[in-house]
Amino acid sequence: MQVLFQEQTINAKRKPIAPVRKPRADSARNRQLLIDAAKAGFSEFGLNVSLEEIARRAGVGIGTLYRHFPTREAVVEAVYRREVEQLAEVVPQLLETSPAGEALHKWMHLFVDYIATKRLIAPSLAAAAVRGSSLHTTSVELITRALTTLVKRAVASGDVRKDIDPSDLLRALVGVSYGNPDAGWQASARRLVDILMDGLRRKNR
Amino acid sequence: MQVLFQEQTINAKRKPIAPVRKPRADSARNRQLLIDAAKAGFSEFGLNVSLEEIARRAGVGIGTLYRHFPTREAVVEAVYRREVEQLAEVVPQLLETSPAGEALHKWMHLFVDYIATKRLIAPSLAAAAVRGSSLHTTSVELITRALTTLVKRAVASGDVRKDIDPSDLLRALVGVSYGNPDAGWQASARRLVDILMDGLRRKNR
DNA sequence: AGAGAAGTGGAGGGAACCTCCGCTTAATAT
DNA sequence: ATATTAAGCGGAGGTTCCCTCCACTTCTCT
Repeated sequence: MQVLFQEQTINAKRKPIAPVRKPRADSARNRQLLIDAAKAGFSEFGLNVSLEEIARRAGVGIGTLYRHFPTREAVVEAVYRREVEQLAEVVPQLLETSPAGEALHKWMHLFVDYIATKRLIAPSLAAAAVRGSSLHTTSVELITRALTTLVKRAVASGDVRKDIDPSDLLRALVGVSYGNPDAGWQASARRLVDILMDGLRRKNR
Repeated sequence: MQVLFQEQTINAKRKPIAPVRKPRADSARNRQLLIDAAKAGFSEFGLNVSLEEIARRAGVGIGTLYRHFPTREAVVEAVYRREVEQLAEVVPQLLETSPAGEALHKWMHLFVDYIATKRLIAPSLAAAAVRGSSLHTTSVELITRALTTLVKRAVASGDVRKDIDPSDLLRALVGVSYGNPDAGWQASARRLVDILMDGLRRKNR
């Protein structure tokens, strides 16, 4: 299979042949079923739901789950990637309707609110941050890119100090969005974002 | 047993009799052995070490482990409580040798460095923060108290804005100290602490 | 319609969890 | 000293979950 794929890639440079076989319909369907079931399972039982439970809910065999997602983390990633994508998509819109600094500020709040709603994302991000998991490779990149765009614009427009690294800031945001499910943690996160923003607005001395 | 204890408590109000039997020596010793073994196990295999492995290392039966620590989280808590205590103990010393604002700033860096060394604490804090675990009741209180002392002093001396809530700040610190084990994440955390401190120094407008 | 690649399901071996209870040992009473 | 007894110990074993493996089914393409 690997070899086939390589040949295919090489061929692709010559003639734009249909690269590989179209993925099977049932495969795609099961994948979606699994992601849905996983999302439900996570919110009901927490991150440690039995994978077999997820498969059961999706109405597929455990083997199917493992083929689609070789590890538990792969499941988590698949679930929350969708959520993340939405967050990435809002950026252009923000930049059109607000000055760069404000757009950044707003997006930071969105980030907090978003995590507030989807309690799911924070634990996954945390677990991924701790060990150098594969979660970073894709999903975090998406958010980082979104945030980078916003930061660059804000720096360019002079709204924000120059020496800020977007991935630094992302870390801070993840942290700020942490909190026990106490009532009020969300308010706390919002205040922290404001303080962070104050720090950011200090021009490079 | 429960009844006996109750009687004992009631009696204690009348005459200060030696309340209960002295805790057994082997129990205390095994507890320490378990904590040591757990610490070693965690740093070697991560947070998911088999509890049986820990018991094995400590040279006690698995039953003993479970009597001392009914859940995995209890083990983690016991391990990192000791670490936290050290962080709490350094506060008075800092306040003696530095102006309040600077003491706060230094401690925040200590916090980061500390977590950098003991990768152990962050995941536990995270897991605990996510669900309303009992981890908070004790250990986090200790750090919060330490941080509260520092913040109060810094506010009183005018080094720092008034509207900062120490537990907000703690959240930020935890977050800031997050990061994959990439080289350089620690530097990133230090930069973020500085930015946060800039934000804090803005007097209440 | 037929070939065969791609995907499926679930049995099963192994690992980890956690409980339960008969035995051991340390702390007190005599 | 010795007896008493509650506290603590250990680990067998039932249960759950993990994950692999492969005979079978289903879909795609010709």
